[in-house]
Amino acid sequence: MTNTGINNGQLRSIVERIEHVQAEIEDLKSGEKEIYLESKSAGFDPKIIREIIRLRKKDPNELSEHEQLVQLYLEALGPLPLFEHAAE
Amino acid sequence: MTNTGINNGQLRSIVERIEHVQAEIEDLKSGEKEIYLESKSAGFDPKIIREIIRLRKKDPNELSEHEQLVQLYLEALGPLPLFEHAAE
Amino acid sequence: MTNTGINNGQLRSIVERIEHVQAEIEDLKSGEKEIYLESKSAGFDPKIIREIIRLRKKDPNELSEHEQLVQLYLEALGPLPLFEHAAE
Amino acid sequence: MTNTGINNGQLRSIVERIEHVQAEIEDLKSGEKEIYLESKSAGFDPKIIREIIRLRKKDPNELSEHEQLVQLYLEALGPLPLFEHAAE
DNA sequence: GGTTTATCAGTTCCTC
DNA sequence: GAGGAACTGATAAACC
Repeated sequence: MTNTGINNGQLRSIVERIEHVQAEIEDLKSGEKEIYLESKSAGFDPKIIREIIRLRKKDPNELSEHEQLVQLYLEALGPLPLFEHAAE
Repeated sequence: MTNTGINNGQLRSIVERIEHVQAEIEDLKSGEKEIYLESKSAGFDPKIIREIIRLRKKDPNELSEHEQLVQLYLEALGPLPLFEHAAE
Repeated sequence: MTNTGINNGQLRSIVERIEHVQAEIEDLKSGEKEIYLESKSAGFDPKIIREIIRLRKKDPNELSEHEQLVQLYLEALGPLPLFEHAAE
Repeated sequence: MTNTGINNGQLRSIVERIEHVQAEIEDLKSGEKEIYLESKSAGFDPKIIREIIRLRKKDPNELSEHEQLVQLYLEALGPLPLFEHAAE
């Protein structure tokens, strides 16, 4: 037997558990992909669907004090222009 | 009622199904993260664990192919020095 | 001489040119970091500064036909609620 | 005039200086990308080139340290099999 | 196949 | 200095 100073059983258990959960994740992703394909068949634009999902994830209530600070700085920079891409 | 020309029920169904499967994926990812934390508590290096997982996913053949190419390029660059940190 | 089938001089040239441009990038990043430190000394919040920079990068003119499609889908999903985090 | 309590000129200067250095960085990155494309045209594998660059950046000592740890873990998991794709 | 997008790992910075 | 958050860089995936 080779004693590596490592608890082999524990390591093996950890690795296998991670691999197992990753396999489950892969299955779910396959399912998700199928739904997108299905939506395409139904005449929807998957790209738009994706954006819908993304938008719905965002918390619309984002007027925190942080946002207020950002606003303050923006105002300090002047009303406009907000950006100057053409100015280079 | 606003008729948008879209089958609302079908769209809603699709969106909700996707969101549901995504929620499940998130749960599994949380579980995975916990296992990594647990491995850390047990004295393992999560970074190494990750690499182990990665290696086990790969086909050993393509692995060696890649390694051989790297070796070939390194040799073409000359035997040494491999790097020149002191040369700045 | 070891003939690897590789144009060594060309490979070396490519590698060194990339390393050179990367070194220049690193210098510039150092400069950027200094400006952030300076802004901190001047009493500004670097975190907010970063967000300002990010906002100014975005093109405010984002009302494309794409956005309109998204809007159409959102409307089809119903006026509200836009998202349902609590519904899980 | 709106007095926000912020030194507007100073803030503006900081923001513009950061944006300027970031623009320079972007230019250099574009140049780097071109070199990679060029290397591809010359028959080199950009992925391998990237790894070469990465290896040359690393201290060879810490590199072998890492490798040794990976090896130790792999051995602890048992001689073989390294992976079990067929076992599902 | 090639371009763009999204996910992911790695690094760094900041906080406690 | 340990943990967590933000940014960057790289891999993988999706659309054309």
